[in-house]
Amino acid sequence: MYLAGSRQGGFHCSAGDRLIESTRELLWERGYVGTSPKAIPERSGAGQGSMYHHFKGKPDLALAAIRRTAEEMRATAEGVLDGPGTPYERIEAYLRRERDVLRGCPVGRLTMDPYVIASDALRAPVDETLDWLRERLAQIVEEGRERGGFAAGLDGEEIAATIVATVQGGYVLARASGSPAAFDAGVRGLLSLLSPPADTRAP
Amino acid sequence: MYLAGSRQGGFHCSAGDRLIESTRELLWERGYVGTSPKAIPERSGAGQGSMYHHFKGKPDLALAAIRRTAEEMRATAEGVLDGPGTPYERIEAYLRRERDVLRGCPVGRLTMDPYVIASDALRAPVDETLDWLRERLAQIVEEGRERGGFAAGLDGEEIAATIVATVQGGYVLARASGSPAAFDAGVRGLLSLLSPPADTRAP
DNA sequence: GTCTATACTGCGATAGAC
DNA sequence: GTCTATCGCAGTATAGAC
Repeated sequence: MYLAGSRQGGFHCSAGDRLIESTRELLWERGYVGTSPKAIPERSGAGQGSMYHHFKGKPDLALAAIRRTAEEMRATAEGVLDGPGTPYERIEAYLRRERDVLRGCPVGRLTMDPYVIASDALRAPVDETLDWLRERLAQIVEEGRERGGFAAGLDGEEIAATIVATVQGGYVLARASGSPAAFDAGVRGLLSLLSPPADTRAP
Repeated sequence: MYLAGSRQGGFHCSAGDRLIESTRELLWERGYVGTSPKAIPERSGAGQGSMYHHFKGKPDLALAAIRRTAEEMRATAEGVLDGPGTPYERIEAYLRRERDVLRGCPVGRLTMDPYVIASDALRAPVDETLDWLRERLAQIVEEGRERGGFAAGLDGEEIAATIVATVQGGYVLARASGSPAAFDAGVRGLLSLLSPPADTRAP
């Protein structure tokens, strides 16, 4: 049985790991209902029996996959938000970072899955990740406000929610139109609204 | 056979209509893959054979349902955006209008359905509706810029994309956390960014 | 541990009585 | 037009050989 949280040596090459990876891909592409327990081992080149040896069933495997996806997304965001630059620049870097826009957000997507939302265990990693992201962005906005980069009247938590929502909604617009253009437009619009007055910017 | 577009007398009470209505509900709650051709007539109190008499199958019925949902969403938005008030006030009214936040957007939700996105026919009503909404908002932003309510440097299309994205992403945040609070925070944040300078506002 | 074979349940659609 | 009966197939899970 695969133990969630451990990596069994640190290499991502055990059978359990490969099953989790193919589940992550399938959840991203097709969502929970659209992912069959037959397709998972098929994609990782294993037999179905092997899967049921390592995991109790589809929900168990989904939990492991969702946890890992959430962890990864958080690490990626952390890398950008903890980077160098002014608060505005770090937020800009986050908004402009490379994304597979048309594939959607592997975490945000799950909120449209009724089964995921109905299960506290499956929803928790999604909630915690988006919540962490909002709090981290709120800190940065507050920091920018103190240093004069952002307008004094802004509320850090509210702006953080707007930033995350713009990204998540950008995926929706892009997928609807079949082009990343709308995502980029939304980001540019938000940046223009956040843009500090000229006299506080670097030359 | 039900004819898409006609209402067969104008009353929403024919069998075809009831089937479309229950399909709309199910698509909203469970998405395309999660909606079985058994559940649809069941919910509308009919037998399965009746459904296949009126519609060619699940995709046909989904098309009729999606078209009607898109039409309704557009009419709702139009009612608010064509209402009285300054450009800022109309955008505020749109952002603050009553919503069943935790249920998500019946139109935007469909973009996370691989089957819907893969079909041009099913995706078209979704795309057209969100596209119309962005264009309408862009006009209003441009209007506000000319009248001095919005900053001169803003781009109407970009801000419109940001507005729609904030709403769509707000649903994601709300569903992730199980509370509408994050949606409201995102909207307040956006409004504070859009907020015209004090000297241009009504007293 | 991994595989193939098998069971059971629903999905998606059709047939044919009324 | 509507219903019940039925079909073939895929989803979900288990059994048991290797």
